[in-house]
Amino acid sequence: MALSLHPMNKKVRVRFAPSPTGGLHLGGVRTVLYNYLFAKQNNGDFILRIEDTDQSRYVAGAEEYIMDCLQWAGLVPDESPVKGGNYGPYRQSERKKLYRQYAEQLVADGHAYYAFDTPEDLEQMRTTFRTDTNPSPQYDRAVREKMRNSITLTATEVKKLLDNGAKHVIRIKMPTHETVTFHDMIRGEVSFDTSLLDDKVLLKADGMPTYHLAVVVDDYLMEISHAFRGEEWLPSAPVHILLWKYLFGLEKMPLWAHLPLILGPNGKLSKRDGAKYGFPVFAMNWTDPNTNELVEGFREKGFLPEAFINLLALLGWNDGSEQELFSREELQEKFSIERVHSGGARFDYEKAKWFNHEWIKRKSGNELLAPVKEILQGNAIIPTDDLFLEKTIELVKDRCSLLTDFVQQTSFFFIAPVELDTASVKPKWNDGKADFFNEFKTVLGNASSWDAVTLENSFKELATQKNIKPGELQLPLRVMLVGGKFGPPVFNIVELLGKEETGKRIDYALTKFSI
RNA sequence: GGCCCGUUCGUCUAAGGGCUAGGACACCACCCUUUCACGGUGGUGAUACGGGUUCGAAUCCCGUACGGGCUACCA
Repeated sequence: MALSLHPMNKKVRVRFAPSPTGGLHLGGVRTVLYNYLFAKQNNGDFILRIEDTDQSRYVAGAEEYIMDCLQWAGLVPDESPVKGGNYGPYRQSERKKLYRQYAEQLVADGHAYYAFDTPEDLEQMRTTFRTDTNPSPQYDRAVREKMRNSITLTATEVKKLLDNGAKHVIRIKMPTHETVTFHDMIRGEVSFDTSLLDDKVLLKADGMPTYHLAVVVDDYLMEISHAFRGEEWLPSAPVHILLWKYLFGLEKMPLWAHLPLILGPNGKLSKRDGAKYGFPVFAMNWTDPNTNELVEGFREKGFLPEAFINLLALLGWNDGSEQELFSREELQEKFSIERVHSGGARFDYEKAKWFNHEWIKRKSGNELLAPVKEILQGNAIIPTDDLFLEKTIELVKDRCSLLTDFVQQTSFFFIAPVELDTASVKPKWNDGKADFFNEFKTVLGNASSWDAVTLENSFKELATQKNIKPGELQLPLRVMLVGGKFGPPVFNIVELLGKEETGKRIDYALTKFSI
């Protein structure tokens, strides 16, 4: 493909930077996926960096969880907090001391300033300046003249405060009237007027950087060439552009791509939507250790990683053809960031299940063996014979949209049904039919070969002899073996169940039907 | 409120100035199947609105409406 190479003219390096606040939602995984595909296409590096600059929001175990999710989805980074490269450390909390010097440099160059306002000062500022036409006043060029900072205070006052260790933050000083324009790989030219933007905090009072400073410094030091992130970051892009300009030069800035949002039924997809509408929103189950709240994951819901990747890739991208099913290799070959849409995409769970169904159908019984076995075991069904399990999977996979559907579709092969759907048999049941089944057992006992076709033939033969329509006997046989009106063709079931088990189930059912 | 992004069937989308606006999910009907599905065939269904530019506009421009995002010492 025609690749617009990074101005640094180095290898392509992309990164994903989740915050360990718990859970990894659809949008997050899609960002990783696009990063991953782009890196692989260009023989580049894919980096995982952890955004943990706000320790108060850190949730124990979230980092490991993210790694587990990426592992499952097959999107393992080349450099990550657990598998380091040459640009570590990768946790921002471990990089803390790096950021201050850049913030100080900005102050020295006149692009940023110290601000000594307390949270109460800020709160008061917001209430005094709040009006009907301005519901959320910003700390901007008009307001900064009225606050306690290195612009309003004298140099000696500022020095004294700093020497005394006064709590302070460093804010960017937004230029008065400048147009910031940059190129986005998905949306083209985007521009902002700086006079409408506020003086964002770059370095917090605890010495930690905000995302704005960290993302620029890290991307520079880690030589990131392309930066993909969600559209919700677009409004703060001008801050990052300005920082690049002041600190490292625009020519070294990565190429940006702001990905469209994944929408739920009401706006940006949230984890609440999952519980509300009954579909998973995280890659894997996530239980918040503080609240014990469980958010369902695609993996546990019964999705194959191939399907998950596939449906995610198509949520906001397509290759221009009518193809919808893509393997990882095909995605790697055909994906292009330029073809990603700029509009948000609403997530449709029905379509997601369709993708999974298609992938289940594509897979062989052998490929499905391990995941299905795991699910069955989770439901107290312990298959002992892999070959047998594989045959049952092969027989029923067309009727399963989710891996969890295999529980209902195969359990009767392993556990004889106790409760039978007698209601659908009894109304048409009679002694003639009971007689037929008793005799059919004998036929089975003498069967010369045990396969579905032969079994069906002898079944029909006997029915004709007895003057009963074979069709009227098939449903009862099914209920005898399966317990209800579902499952694959009944003689295939007989074949797999075997002579002895089939006989047993007929006997059991006859006692139920005649009551 | 301000700023930014967006707008093709209910949903995901194709069509980059020129066929009757194509496909998929969902829905409906029929076929297949004496179970439930799969599968097959067909059907309902869209260019937000108003102006321009052009021989010609879903496509380019402007405006309006609507939707979404951001507006924290969160990311």
